[in-house]
Amino acid sequence: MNYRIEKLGPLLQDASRKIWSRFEQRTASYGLSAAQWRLLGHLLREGPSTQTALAALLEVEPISVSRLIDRMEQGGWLHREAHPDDRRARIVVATDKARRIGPEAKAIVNALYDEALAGLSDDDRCVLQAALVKISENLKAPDPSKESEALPTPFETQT
Amino acid sequence: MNYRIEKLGPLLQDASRKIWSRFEQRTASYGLSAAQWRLLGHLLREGPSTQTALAALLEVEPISVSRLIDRMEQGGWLHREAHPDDRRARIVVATDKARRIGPEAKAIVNALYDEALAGLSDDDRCVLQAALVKISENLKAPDPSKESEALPTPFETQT
DNA sequence: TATTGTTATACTCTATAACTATA
DNA sequence: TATAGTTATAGAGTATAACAATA
Repeated sequence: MNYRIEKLGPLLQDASRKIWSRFEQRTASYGLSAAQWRLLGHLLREGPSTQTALAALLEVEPISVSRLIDRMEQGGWLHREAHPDDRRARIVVATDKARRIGPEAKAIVNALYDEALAGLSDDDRCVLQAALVKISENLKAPDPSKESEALPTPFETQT
Repeated sequence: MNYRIEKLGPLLQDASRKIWSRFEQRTASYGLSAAQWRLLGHLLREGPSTQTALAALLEVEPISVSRLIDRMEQGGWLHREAHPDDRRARIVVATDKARRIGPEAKAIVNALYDEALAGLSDDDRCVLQAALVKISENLKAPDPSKESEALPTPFETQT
């Protein structure tokens, strides 16, 4: 049996919460929350996107993205445009105001990450990054311990 | 300059959220939230505690602990008792019902951690654990980039 | 039929401010 | 004065269910 990290959940939660809360402190003057920054980061890096695509990226329900976008649209950080090919869909576009603060936010992020990782060697950092990616991959699929209850068996689908 | 983990914040948040949401799925029948499990875990491991101590452990405001305890008391997971020495304080005590499910919850946690860490060597796990602890330590103190605004200078205090 | 997005509603977590009781 | 805990109030995030418009 492998070594088991006691309190893996709390350790991850504490590190995550401290990073994000400190980031929110330093960007408080912008009036954006952590979840809003994450959404905006996607838009600034990847360009305009539909709400469905954003929901998949952030791994939340479409309605949650809709609410985030409502608040951010009010703040003038983005707006919804009509999709050229699909009249059901909306395209979410970052405003000039959002694009202007991108570099400042990036500088704050970089400084914060340097502080968070202080004292860790490059080797440690690589292992940490790979481990975090691995954990997310391991837990990516729907929970196998419950799936069987909801889905039909292979036999039931053969009619 | 050291290697900087791009998206450290999102990586930590995703890993943390996946662990906790899967834990909540598997313990859904108990009706406890992730925050409530964490509080209860402290009580079961360390024994009764005041609300102030719990707030410090969880690193949230006392009022937030008070709200958590309100809901958990309604659910019959704990109760508040008078402090023998300090009539201002209350002692929070886990109920028998909570103590009985402790082992089951622990088994669920262990299985979940094994799944989350699958594919990582013992060396990787040790580095991961130490890195998470280090990040929290690095960000433990109040944000230094803001502290100077609120505190008086050494000279001002010498009257 | 399936997909995109919405409105309505609700719950948890977290917090600030003002307050009581007690130390 | 300081501390332990509360009430009142609020905001953010997230979600389920029901629905409209469109594919």
